[in-house]
Amino acid sequence: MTNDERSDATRTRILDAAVACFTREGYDATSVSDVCRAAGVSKGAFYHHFDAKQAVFVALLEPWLAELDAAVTEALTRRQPAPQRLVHLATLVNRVTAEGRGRIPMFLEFWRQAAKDPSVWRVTVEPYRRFRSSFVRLVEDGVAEGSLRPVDPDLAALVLVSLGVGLVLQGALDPVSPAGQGLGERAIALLLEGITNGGAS
Amino acid sequence: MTNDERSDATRTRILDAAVACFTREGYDATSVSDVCRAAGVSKGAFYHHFDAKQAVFVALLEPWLAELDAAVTEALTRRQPAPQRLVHLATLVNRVTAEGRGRIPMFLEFWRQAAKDPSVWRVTVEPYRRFRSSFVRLVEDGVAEGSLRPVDPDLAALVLVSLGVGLVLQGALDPVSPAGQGLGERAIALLLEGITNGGAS
DNA sequence: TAATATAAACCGACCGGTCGGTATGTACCG
DNA sequence: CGGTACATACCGACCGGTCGGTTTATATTA
Repeated sequence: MTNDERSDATRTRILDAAVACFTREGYDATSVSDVCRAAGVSKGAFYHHFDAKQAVFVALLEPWLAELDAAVTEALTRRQPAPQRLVHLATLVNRVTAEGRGRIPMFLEFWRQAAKDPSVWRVTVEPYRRFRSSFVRLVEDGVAEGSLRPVDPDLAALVLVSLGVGLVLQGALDPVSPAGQGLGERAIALLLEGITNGGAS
Repeated sequence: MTNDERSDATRTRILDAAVACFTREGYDATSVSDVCRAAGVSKGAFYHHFDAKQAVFVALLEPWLAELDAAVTEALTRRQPAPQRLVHLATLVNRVTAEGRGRIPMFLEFWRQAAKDPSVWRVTVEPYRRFRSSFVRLVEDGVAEGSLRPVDPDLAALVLVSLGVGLVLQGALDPVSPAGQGLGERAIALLLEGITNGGAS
């Protein structure tokens, strides 16, 4: 094995071990030594690859956020009426809930720390801002094309994102929720149609 | 000052200092000594009033949750149609967002730890479960009385709570959201009416 | 009321242990 | 050989929690 291959391998082993530990114990509660032990790697190797404990977390967070961002923009640029695009976007909730099971609390914990560290703030809040403004545009599109009622786009976007965040969060923190198949789509359908009885039985 | 008054005073000073520290630094990051220093109290006094660091957190969390629970049951037992009760309930979002500004991330962080400690799990998740089942009953009522469409009560309740959680969370983590007055009511109105264009201009 | 006794509230030095991070040595690839 | 990848040993700081002792308020005497 070449040097570079070896290096990459240990790096990913550290990353994998870190996500496992952080998920199980939380960020603060896991020591660097824990990660090293789980990765089967020495502390020297750890600090050879990462400047600090926090750097591991950013390395973990960044690709995840990027993936999310890509999925959103993909769904947003589809040539469909706004409601359909929204429903399609709703499947994201399922994906994030499924693959992010235990990781979400961890990211939440990290988000908390972000308030202190500007470098982390950038990595977390900036994608979120883009995320929400994407929704604003989506709603504006829908209103313009007449597929959506003339609602306040900012408010609607906030509600949409809130719904998504809330669903993912509840799925992560209390998995006993009455989820079932296609939770995201069904939830968004409720929002699209409304729940008041407009006369129909 | 009597002994009891003195005791209560220091206890509340510890609690106040704790919420300040936890809010600013996070739970794990604040040491007991930090809290003591901020409260102007010795470590001995601290451990005289609380068994452990965690006990402070439960003491902080419990009344807050109880207050929330009381407000919910109050709104839920009103003799009104379900939609009105929902709108009234929506004002809770404003209250929680306002008075819980910096505290929510802290509670979130604690919720994360709750997964490990059963005693904490009870205090946090149990009220949440009650919370959600209250919503289920509310929706069932609405469907029964005909004010709400015959939607799945479990799903609707999940969506409602998600919306609330999401709104509060975003308000807390990124206060630059386009909130404005009566955000909760306006959000719930959107959900009640739906956002698709049903033919009306 | 003054003196005394007792209990509760409070203090702060201190403990074992762990933490994130560093300095130094070794093995191996190019 | 030169340098990169890793291992080991170690550092000072700090953690949550304990403990023996001191102050303060109350109960009981006389």
